[in-house]
Amino acid sequence: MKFLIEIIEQSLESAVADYGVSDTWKSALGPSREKGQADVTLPCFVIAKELKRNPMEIASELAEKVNGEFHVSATGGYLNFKANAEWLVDKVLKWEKPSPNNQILIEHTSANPNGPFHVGRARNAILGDSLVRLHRLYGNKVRAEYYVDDMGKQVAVLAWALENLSKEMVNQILSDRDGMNPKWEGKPDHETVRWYQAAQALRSENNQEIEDAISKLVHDSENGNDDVLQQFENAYKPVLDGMLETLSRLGIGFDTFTKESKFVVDGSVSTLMDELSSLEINGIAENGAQYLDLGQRGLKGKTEFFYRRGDGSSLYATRDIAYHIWKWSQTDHLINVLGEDHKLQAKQVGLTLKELGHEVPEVLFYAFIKLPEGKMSTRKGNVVFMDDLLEEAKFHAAEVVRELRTDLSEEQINHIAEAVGVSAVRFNITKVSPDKGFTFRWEEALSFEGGSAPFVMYSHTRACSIANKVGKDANLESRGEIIDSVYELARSMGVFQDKLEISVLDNKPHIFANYLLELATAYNAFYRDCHILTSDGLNEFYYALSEKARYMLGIGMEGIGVIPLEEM
RNA sequence: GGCCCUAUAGUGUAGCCUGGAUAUCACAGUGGCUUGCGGAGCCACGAACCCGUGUUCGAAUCGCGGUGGGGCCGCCA
Repeated sequence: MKFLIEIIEQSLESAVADYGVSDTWKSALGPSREKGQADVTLPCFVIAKELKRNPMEIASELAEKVNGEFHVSATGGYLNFKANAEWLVDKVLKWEKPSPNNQILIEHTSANPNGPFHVGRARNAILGDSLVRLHRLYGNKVRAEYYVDDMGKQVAVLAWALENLSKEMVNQILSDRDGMNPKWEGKPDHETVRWYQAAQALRSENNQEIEDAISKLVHDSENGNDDVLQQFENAYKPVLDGMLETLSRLGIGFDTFTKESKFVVDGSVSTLMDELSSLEINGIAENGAQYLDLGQRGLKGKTEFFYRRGDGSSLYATRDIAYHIWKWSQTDHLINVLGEDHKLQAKQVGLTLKELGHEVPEVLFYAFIKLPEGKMSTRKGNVVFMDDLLEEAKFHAAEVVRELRTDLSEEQINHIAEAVGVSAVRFNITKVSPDKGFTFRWEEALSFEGGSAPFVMYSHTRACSIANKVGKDANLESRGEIIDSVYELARSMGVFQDKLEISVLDNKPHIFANYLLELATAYNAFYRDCHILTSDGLNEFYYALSEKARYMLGIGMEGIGVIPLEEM
């Protein structure tokens, strides 16, 4: 509760000054560990140590000296502060979201356009989009960008397959695998990925002719051959469209798409390579390939970072550096969302950017989602497609809605089930800390109980229902008796800004997701204890709180892509 | 083999940087709550710091050594 800490610090300032100790106590003043006892706590051990006195005495003395819009108590060396109820409620009802309005570019997803999204790849998109949304909620100006990998081996394989394999051949090559879900017939990412998989199967048989053909395509594309790049685009574009359709269902969209080939075609890659070759840490291999010795800049392990092949062409990482230099020309602040397999690469790119005098982007790394039987692979085909998961989630949600709401039409049920399904899928991925891996389990992904999106959605819906019944705006100036559950709700609402800030500044959407569960819980208890509409009429104070909570729940849910419904 | 990430109740999660109170919150579990603004709810109760060791008055937090899980170590992307 930052606004509480501020006034406490002011008040403590003079009291502590009497002791003549250093300022280190300020960093110790923070959110209380014992939530039941206090909002903010100052452990007095540091001060006591400096004075060589008993911390319990210090705490008691300080408790006598400070005063403000809070209750203070000293227990066992701790100075505990609890916000004054009236003051806190006033703060909360008057809260408005601030607008730092920083320019920021977030690049996320950027998946190779060679097949449908599976749950593993989707973690990037869901985390990235949550970051985009949370930054916007925080008041920043965000541009969401997708880096289209329109060259290189993956696309080459796809383009080769589409050029050289008939549908019959593909079906035959993949005859030992599960067929395509008929539901996705005609959806280009699902259709086309089979060509990709068939080609990969053929390649695993060590067919030199195919390898040569693909290599030629790769090199032509890397040299900026227009015809080949066009052939690639024809191959991947429909796949990308199919992928974007899935993302759009998840509420994920982009402001700009930038093609990797752009930096080859416009010459910036070759300019970059010349620039790199003049650096003092540049090295040249026997066949003319060039690298930077990043060991001299502190990189451990493999220290040679190759950016130019023996034949003079660029590598993926080289183009990534050119891309980053361009990105820095577009924005003041940069965040990338990357899988943990890109850690080394990101380190190399970062060190190189630094060497060139550029800044290093912030990166949100995430661990992979695996299946109980092992990791997912588009190439091998052992994946859970996001399209399938969304369908299952919707189906499951519809069953629940149909049971609970016999008064609704199928059309309404369909609408609600879609929102619930999408929200639940997103929430279940968002609530987990990005740097922890997890195993995908159907029963968990489809669980709408517990700490899931529908729980939050339901609280919001209740608040909407009340607002509809009242039928007018709340008067946020209204005040009234503050009983326990009102106070607890106000405490929860009071940390909205703190939780948002932590999530945004530390790139941790899961913190905010977990917070929304708390806020919803607090609202539910308030809802039970504090009737807004009674036989005596409308309780204006409770209604004001309910409306502010509804507002916070609503914008909070949108901040992580959970859809706020008025009815469910 | 080397480097990096990770480990907190059945599950997810906070706290770790900057050592200090009975370790946060939520779900699941068990027991309770139907004349109630929507019961997808509410209340109560059990339940955790990976192991060892060192430093310290005091360690989830710091050091050292292990173990489990994940990732990387291509002139691939």
